[in-house]
Order: sequence, then structure tokens, then C-alpha cells
Amino acid sequence: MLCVVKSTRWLSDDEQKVWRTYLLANQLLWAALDRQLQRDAGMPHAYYMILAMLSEAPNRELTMSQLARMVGSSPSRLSHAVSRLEQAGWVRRRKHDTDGRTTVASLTDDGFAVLAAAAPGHVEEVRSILFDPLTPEQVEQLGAIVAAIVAPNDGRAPHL
Amino acid sequence: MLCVVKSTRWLSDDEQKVWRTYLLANQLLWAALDRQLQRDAGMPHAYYMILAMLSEAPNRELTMSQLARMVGSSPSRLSHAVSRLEQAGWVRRRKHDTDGRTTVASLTDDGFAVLAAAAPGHVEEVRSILFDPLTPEQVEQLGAIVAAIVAPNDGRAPHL
DNA sequence: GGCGGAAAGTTGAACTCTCAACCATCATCG
DNA sequence: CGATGATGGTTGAGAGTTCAACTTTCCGCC
Repeated sequence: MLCVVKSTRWLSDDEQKVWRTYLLANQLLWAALDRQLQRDAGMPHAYYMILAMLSEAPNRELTMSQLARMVGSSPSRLSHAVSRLEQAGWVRRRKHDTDGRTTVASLTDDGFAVLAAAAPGHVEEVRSILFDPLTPEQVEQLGAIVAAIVAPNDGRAPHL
Repeated sequence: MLCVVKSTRWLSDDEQKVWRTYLLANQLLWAALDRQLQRDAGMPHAYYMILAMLSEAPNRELTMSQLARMVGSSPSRLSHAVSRLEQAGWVRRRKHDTDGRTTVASLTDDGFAVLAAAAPGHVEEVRSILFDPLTPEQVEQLGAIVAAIVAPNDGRAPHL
């Protein structure tokens, strides 16, 4: 056992159990989500989120920075992802009109179509795995919990 | 907006918000965890979990299947990971005595040392990101919530 | 005994992600 | 005006993951 090693603030047995179960739940969720999206839309969840964010933006376009913040990606990751999406014809890139540094990504009609096709199945999956097993009170509690976890990083864009 | 597209069981505004915040909290957690472990132990969280599970097992060894179930990996992923860990000298592989199909992975002394060195920092990270921001009631609630999410897959080994 | 299928693992290729290095453009200030 | 630093983004290499195909071994049954 490791817990004899030093005086650290180890997790209590209860905390340990919550943590381990959390990890398991998470893996279940991601595995199911990624598999569903890969099967039905041919893309991982991160890419789906990019399309989703673009679809809700005014004029269906956002700068790379905005996008990166919204989906919680590093600039690099986003750049690679958008390259891929562009290559698939779902997103287009162009230079910003007034600021030569920034590039704007916009959702194409094809991209929107793919998103629209994938969305129902995706929502159904989220619902069946996350929301259906929970009572309304638990959903509310979960909302407060995740809010509390995110809160310390309220300073926007936690340089992920 | 996508929600005009079809009659799906879309998420309510509240559910939507919980879901988005959950995604963000998750990303924060993983990013911090992976960065801390990469920095302090030179391995991603998935690898840490493998060492951790082995360290708690009787005689510090487990079959690949057992290990895969415990850490929630696909056989392939685990095989690649263990190859890497073996190459680092932290894990050893050998054939099972009586069943020629199965291979057992065991934690080396070096592996245990690396784990012991990384553990305190890791626990501290988990604590500061997940448990510290939560009240004791919330921790309890979270426990119930993740248990409810995992429960439907009680049938062990959800073929991840 | 031998055959068919299940179980346990491994492998290779394609893909995604991370990390560090890098380029270009804007802002500011002497 | 021109240097300096900050901002926005991209690139390439290396590491990790996924997916499908494959091998080997075990089990049950004719």
C-alpha cells in the first residue's frame, strides 16, 4: 500500500471510492459518446463540438481563439482539428478583414448538414447515459457541483 | 439553430447548461491531471492508473484482462500501454502458469518507486481540483450520481 | 480424438493530441 | 519611425489511442 509512504493529505476511503467511480463513469460516457459519433458522423466528440459551436455563432463563424476558448482546446489542437474539418469540407478558413493575425472559421452548408444529421443521435446518447439514470434533484446537484469545479477558473480561458 | 430540425428529445436549457459545464469541468480536470503527471512522473494518467492498480493487487500482479477491466481500457489500448511501461522497466510481462492464453503483468520495484514518487502530487491535484471546491454534502451527492451513471453497466466490463 | 467457436492478447496502420518551436501581425513607446 | 513585446495561429515530431485483422490457446461436443 502506498498510504504508508508519507504524510500526504490522502483521500479517505469514501473519497477514494467517489473518485474511482467518477473515473469509471467518465470513461463509460466518453467511450459511448465517441463511439456513437464516430459511427454516425465519422468524427470524434471534440470535432463535433467545434461544428456545434460554429452552428450557434452569429453568421456561423468564429475566430480560432474564440473557438478554442469555447471548446476548451489548446490553439494547436484546434488548428489541427480545423485543418481536418476543412479538408472534409465542413469548415472554411479565411483571414480576418481588419486584423491580419486572426483567422475566422466558418461552418459550410455541408458541415451544417452533417451536424444536423448527427445531433439527434448524440443528444439521445447523452440523455440515456447521463440524464436518464439521474433524478431531477441529482441533475440540479450535478449542475451545482460542476459549477463549483469550474468556478475557481472563472478567469476565462484557463490556458488549457 | 438545430432544435427546429426534428422531433427529438432535446435537452432543456437547464440540462444543456449542466451538460456544457460538465464538459468544461471535465476538461479542466483532465488537463490539470495529465499535465501534473506528465511533469512529475513522465506518464499520462492512464498509465498511472495501470501502475496504481498493479500496486494494490496481491503480489502486485494482474492478468491483462483484469487490468483492462479495472482501468476501463480496451485490450488493445492496454497492450500498447503495458508495452510502453515494460520498455520503461516499470512493468514485466510473463505467461500465465496454467492458462497459456493469458499473460500476467507485474509491477517492478522501479515501477513501484515511480508510483510512490508521483502519488502525493497526484492526490494533491485531485483534491485541489475536485474535492476542495465541494462541500461534504456535494461530495456525497457526487458519489451517488456517478454510482447511478455506472449502475446500468453493472454487468462488469462494459466492452469499452 | 478432432472440430468449431470462444477467450486472451498482440500487432500495424490511421488518426488524434501534445509540446515546443516558429512566423506573422499588431501595439506601444522612446 | 523603428525596436520590443504581446497576440493569434500554424507546423512538425513524437506519443497515445482506435479499429480491424490476426494468432494462439482453451473449451465443449460430436
